[in-house]
Amino acid sequence: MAISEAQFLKDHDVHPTAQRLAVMRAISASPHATADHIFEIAGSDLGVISRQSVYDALSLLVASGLVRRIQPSGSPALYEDRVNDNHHHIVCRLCGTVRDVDCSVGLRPCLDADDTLGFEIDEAEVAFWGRCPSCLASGRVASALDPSTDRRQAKRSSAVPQYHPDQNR
Amino acid sequence: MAISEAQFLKDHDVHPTAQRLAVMRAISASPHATADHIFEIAGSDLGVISRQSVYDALSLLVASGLVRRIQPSGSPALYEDRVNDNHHHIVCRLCGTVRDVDCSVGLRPCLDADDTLGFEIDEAEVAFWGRCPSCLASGRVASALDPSTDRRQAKRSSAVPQYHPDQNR
DNA sequence: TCAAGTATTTTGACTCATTCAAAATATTGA
DNA sequence: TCAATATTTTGAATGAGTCAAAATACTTGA
Repeated sequence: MAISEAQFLKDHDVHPTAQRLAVMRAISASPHATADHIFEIAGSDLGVISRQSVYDALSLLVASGLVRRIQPSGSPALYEDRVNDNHHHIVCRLCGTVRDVDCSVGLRPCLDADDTLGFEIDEAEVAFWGRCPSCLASGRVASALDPSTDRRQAKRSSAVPQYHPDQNR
Repeated sequence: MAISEAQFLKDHDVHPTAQRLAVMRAISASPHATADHIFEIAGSDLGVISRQSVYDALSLLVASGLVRRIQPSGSPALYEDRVNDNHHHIVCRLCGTVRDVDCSVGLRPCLDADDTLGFEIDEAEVAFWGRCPSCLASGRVASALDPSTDRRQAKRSSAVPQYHPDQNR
């Protein structure tokens, strides 16, 4: 590690308390962890920590820009310490695994939408969905993150859904 | 409307019950609505409907590919009937408004990541974050979707956070 | 037309992730 | 050392969604 965690937090105006450091360490040690997982890690690191302190530290770190919060559909929030490097995520629909992918070489694609509708855009978030190598290999099918795993089965028809064929909204 | 809702559902192997139709109608009438909002609309349309039926219909419609579920960080799931047209979303950090943006002309940018890490990717989801015209105009600052609105205030330092300056993970 | 089987909806309890509020503790500055 | 401030803990509460089982509505074959 290049600099001490404490110094790192100080440099960014975050008072480096034991709890915050433990949370920061947990995140670096285990990227894409849930708040709950971080609570476990920080707990065994520190001896004891309250869940609320974990949430407090997390939102402080996120607000200070030291940590990024991502929130894939169907999953609780995940935290990572890679910030400001414009990378994206691939999420496995079957097991929920999240991996980092760097953005296509040199491109910041789609980062400006054609028509921004008057919005002032400060961030573009890209998530890829699919199936990870190990799930592909083991031929897994069902999953919590996959809507088709619903208790009511859905057989997708081949036709392309088109409810508003005449409109161009 | 070009075709009847009932026919539309049938065409996609979804048995068109009153509840499902009402949910479908609510979604078309009010794009980017929450399940709760859809429950309201469908309820006043139908007279009465149970919350569970709304959830059931929603997941069936999503699983059948007739409806898309999007889930911006910090917001409950939103539903829309524009599917298969590769559009993206702009979300206002201040008021939560969601608008559609078409993807840059002819491009499906970033849709193939550089290195897919062995994943089989089936979807790319792009969300832009920023501030909408009306919030910009009214100079609003605080918000539920904005992490900096936390009870612990965070003054972002100007320096770029860099916790792993030496590593290239 | 009925009975049985299947599909769908309703009801109500429950879970999980997260937030709120207030009390307790620790830290800092005068 | 005391007061003021910052932080953490505790425990209750909330919102969004799921689960399971009972009730109702449909469909099909006799």
